[in-house]
Amino acid sequence: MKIYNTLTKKKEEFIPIEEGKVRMYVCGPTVYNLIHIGNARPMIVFDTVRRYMEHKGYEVNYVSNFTDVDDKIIKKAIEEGVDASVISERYIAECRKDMEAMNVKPATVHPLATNEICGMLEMIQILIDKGYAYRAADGTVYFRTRNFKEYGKLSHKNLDDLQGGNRSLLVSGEDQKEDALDFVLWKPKKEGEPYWESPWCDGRPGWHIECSVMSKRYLGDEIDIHAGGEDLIFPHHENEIAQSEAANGKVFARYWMHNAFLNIDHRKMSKSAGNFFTVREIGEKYDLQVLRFFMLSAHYRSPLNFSEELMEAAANGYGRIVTSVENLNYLLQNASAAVPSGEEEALTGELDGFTAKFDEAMDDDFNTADAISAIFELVKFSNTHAGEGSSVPFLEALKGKIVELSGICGLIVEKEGELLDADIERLIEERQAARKAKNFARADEIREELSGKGILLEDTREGVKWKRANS
RNA sequence: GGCGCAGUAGCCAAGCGGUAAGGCGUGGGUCUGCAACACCCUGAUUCACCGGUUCAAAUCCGGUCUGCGCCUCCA
Repeated sequence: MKIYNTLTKKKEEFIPIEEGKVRMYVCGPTVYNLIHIGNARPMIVFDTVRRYMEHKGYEVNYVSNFTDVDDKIIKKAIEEGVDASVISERYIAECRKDMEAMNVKPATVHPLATNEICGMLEMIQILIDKGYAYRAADGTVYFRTRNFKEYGKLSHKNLDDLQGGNRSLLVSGEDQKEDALDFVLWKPKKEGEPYWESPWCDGRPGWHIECSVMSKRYLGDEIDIHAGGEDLIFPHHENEIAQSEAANGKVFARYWMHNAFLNIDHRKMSKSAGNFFTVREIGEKYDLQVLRFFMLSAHYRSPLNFSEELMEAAANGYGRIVTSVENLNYLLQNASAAVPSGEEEALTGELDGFTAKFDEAMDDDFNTADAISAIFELVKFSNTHAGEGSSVPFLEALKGKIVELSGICGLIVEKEGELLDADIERLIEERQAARKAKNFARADEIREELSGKGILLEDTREGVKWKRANS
């Protein structure tokens, strides 16, 4: 399995620190609002990475935080006149709902920054003791960036370029820093803000220290994979490396994975521009499995543009897979042959080829677009070869393979079986009788009526099938 | 100013040295009372442009044009 490593800018063979196990950390959202579809991309992408690794037999310890103390959360809390924890708890709950709807598995651990303050105080003290950090007059603690000689190794920047840029990194009130590149580890409280006591001042942690500490606590000093959106490369991940490696004296993460952005109208989504959608909004219009399918239809390191048209196309494509499974289920209900024919046995043998293509794509830096094409080829194979006379084992094999490969992508393609009301059953039967008597006017009338109730009918060669609209 | 990414059919998107996957859409056909589903056929002599390397290039090198990202909170 090869993974593109931002650190080396190359695809590298994945070799875990501990055989058979993966320690993975994914930077999670700051919870001050409903998550938007841009936030959803890393969730879906790295959940898929996790699922594939589990499919390959790895035991994955997957840690993803919720940043629950931050300026935006505090601002919102003040606006609503409630405690910051009210805001963060509310949006953590909402975020979990969205994740479930997108079929993103809960992490092994979802740590909260506010529960890890002790660890942060410890790490900051170690950094001060080692000369990597210092306390300024007002109690702010800064990281002494230039003391960490490998600073810039992830983002491939050198310190002088950063300073030589035409933008001043000096922000007002920060002239107490020894150097413009130094960043905050601990900052003093302001009136009305939540705070914790510390040896330096009452205050709260800087953003970057959280992830270093939570990663260390739940995964250890050295981890296999650290992942997040590409905008986190600098400065967030660069700073995490500086903090963790300076404090622990070990290489922090071996593989750094970053997903590209989800754009709208070829522009980055931004709250200020107003061009963003929440996952919740999209969920009102589409099954969120469609969003997941859409996200996986492009490589995770390529920018992906979002639009109504593209979602429609994704809905149709995803629907094709779902329909093929529905067809198999329908055939299965009526299949009688318990023993596969010789031809079916030969066909069943061909199924492994689809898995091979799928795995080959996923082994190559999680090429989900290519992996999905293997699923489509399998769907076509199934649609072509499954029919009325097919045996139960053959149909099961076909269905099992489609469900399995889709499942590795986290795509749910088999809907829960639903029962129809007796009334509706009766109408379907009445329509069949009408059709048989060539009373098509009455038949169409019934079809219209059912359509109004959200039940769509299809007359196949094998009989009448129904499905719910918008599913 | 510095660093970096991308340009493949109407749209989306793989391929990254050996002669263009897959999906959506379009048009035609088979099936069907009709519709839907499914299946078959339909699509790039060509991969932004110009040079170069090679027996061979969408794939490598150089240049041009265009779009985008990071350098500041940000997935």
